[in-house]
Amino acid sequence: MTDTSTPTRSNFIRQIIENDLATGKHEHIVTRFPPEPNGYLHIGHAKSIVLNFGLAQSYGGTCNLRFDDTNPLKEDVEFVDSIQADVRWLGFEWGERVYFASDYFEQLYCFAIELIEQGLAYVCDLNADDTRAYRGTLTEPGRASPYRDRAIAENLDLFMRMRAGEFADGSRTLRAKIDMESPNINLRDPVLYRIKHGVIHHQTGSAWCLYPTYDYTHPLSDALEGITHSLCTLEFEDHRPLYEWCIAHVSVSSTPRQIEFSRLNLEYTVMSKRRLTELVSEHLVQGWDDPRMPTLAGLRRRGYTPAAIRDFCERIGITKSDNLVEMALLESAIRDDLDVTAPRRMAVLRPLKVVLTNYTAAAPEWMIANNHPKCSEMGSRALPFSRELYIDRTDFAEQPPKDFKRLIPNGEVRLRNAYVIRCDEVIKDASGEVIELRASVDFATLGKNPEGRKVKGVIHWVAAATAIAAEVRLYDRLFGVPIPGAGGNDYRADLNPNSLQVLTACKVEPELATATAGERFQFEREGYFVVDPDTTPAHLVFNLTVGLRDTWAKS
RNA sequence: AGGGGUGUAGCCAAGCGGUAAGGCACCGGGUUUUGAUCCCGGCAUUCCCCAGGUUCGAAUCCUGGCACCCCUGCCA
Repeated sequence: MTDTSTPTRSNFIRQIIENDLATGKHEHIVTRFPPEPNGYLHIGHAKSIVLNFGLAQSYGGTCNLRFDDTNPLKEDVEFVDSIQADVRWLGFEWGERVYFASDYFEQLYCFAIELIEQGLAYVCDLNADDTRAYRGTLTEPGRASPYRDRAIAENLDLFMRMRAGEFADGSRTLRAKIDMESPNINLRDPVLYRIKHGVIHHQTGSAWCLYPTYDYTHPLSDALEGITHSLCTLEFEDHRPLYEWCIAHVSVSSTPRQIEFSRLNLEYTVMSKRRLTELVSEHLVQGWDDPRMPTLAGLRRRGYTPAAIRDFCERIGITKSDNLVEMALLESAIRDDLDVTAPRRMAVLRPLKVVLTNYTAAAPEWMIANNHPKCSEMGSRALPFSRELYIDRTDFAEQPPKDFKRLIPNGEVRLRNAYVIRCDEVIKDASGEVIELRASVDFATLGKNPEGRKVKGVIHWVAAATAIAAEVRLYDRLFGVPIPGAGGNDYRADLNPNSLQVLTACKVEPELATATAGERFQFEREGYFVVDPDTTPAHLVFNLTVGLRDTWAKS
C-alpha cells in the first residue's frame, strides 16, 4: 500500500478508537468502505476512503472493501470495476478483503428465518402505497399492518414461498416487528426484504428474486465481517437504533459500533449520485471522467494526484457539523504537491510572433533551462532559441495597466532562461490588431543582469521554428454558483457555460514532444497541466489542472 | 406525537473547567530570470449562536431560548 501516512490531526472518531484500544474493548480495529456499485466514486467518497483505510493503517487494523449490492436494479459491474480502480489509484489496498453484501444473501436469509421464529418479523401483504399510508407521518404515529400478527408458521411458509418466486413484485414484504408508534420512522416496522423478479444481479445472477434492504443488510454484513467501527454519514444517524436492533436479534456474536460523521460539501460542484449520473446521461459533461467532474476519474484526468486528494481529506478533518468547503482548499492541496513534483516547461497558450531583428545566428542557439528552480536533481534541458519566437499575447500591452511589468513598446523584458529584449516596433493588421512585434536582443544579458538598469519582468516564450503545436483545454468550475440548485432552482441552470475553453493554436517547447498521457508539468507562469489521454503522437492535448496563484490578476 | 443532529474568524477545524491550536483565504514586507515557490509579520485585543445560572475561574458544566441540517423509498 502507498505510504499514506500524513501528520494526522485528532478527531472524535480517533478518540473513540483510541479509547476502545486503551480499555481493551478491541485489540485491533476493523473498518470498511461500503460503496454501492451504482456510480463512480467522487471526492466525497475519498473522504470516507481516506478515513476508513487511514484509520486501519494508523491503528494497525484492517479495512475491508465491501460492495453494498442489495439493489440490482441500479447496479452494474462497470461500477464495481471503476470503484476498485479508483480506490487503488487513491493509494489503498484491501488485499483479500473484498466482499459483496450479496455473498451473504444465504446467511441473511437464515437470519430472517431466526427473526420470524422469534416473532420479530412478519410477511406483510400491504402494497407500497398502503405501507406508506400505514406508516403515519413525522408527527402522527403509524398503524399496525393487518398482517402484523400473522402466526409464525404462516410467516415461515410465506417467506419461503416468497423466495421460491410464488409472489409478484410488490405484493409482499418481510417486515421487522418493532414499533409502529415510534417517533423514529425507521423503527415503524421497516421492510427487510422485497421481491424483484426478472432482474439479473451482477453477482448472483438470477439466483434470487428476494432482495434484502440496506437497513437489514448493512448491520449484519458489518457483524459478519467483524467490523469494529462502522463509519457512515450523518443521514444514517436515525437508522442507528435499527442497525443495533438487527444485530441484537440474530445469532451474530460481533457487535460493530456505527459512528456518523458529516459528508463533504464542496463549493461550485454537486456531489449527489443522482445529479452526477444526470450530468453524464444528459451529456451535460463528456463522461464520468470529464475533468470538470468531482469524480475521482474526473479529478485524475484533470491532473490531480492521489497524494493531493489524500492531503485534502486530511485538511478538511472529520466532524459532525455541516460544512461547505471552499474550492481554494482543494486547489491549495494540488498546488502544494505539484509545486515540488512537476517539471517546468514553457508553453505559449496564445501565441504572438516576435522577430528579433538583431539576432542573425543561422543555427539555433541552445539555452540551458532547469527543470525545477529548487530541485537540481530534476535536471535540466536544452531549449532552442532563434530569431523568431512566440510569446503570449497577454504578455504584451500597448496601453499597459498600472504596474504592468511585461513587454510594452520601447520597453524591456527578460525572456525566461534567455536574453533581455527590447520591443522596437509593433506591427498590426488592417483591423488594428497586433500581429507581430519587432524586438532587439541585449546580448550582454545571458545569465546576468543588465548593467545600470533593472528589468523587472520575465516572460516565457518558445522558438517558432522548433515549437510544437498543441491543444490546451482550460477548465473552470463546473457551476457558476457555490451551491448549485439552491433555493429549489434546477441545478442545471447553474452550470457555468465557460467551464471549458479549448485553445487549439498553442505552441509548446520541443521537449514536450514525447510527453505521454498522465504526465504532469508546470507550464511556467501559467499553471499545472497534465497530458490528456486524447493525445496522439501527432496531436498533443493538455488539460489545465490548476493555475498558478496569481496575485497580480487579483488586483 | 414528532424524532435525530449541529452551531468556535470569510471557509475548514483544534479545544474535553485553568484563561481561544493549525490550515485555507485575505492583508502587508523580504528573496526571486515563474507577478510562482520560499521566508517574515498581521488576521476571534475577555471572545466561542443568544440569555441566565454554577464556579476563584466556563467555549468547555446546568437551565431556557434561537438558527440551520436530516428523517414520512419495497434507494443507499
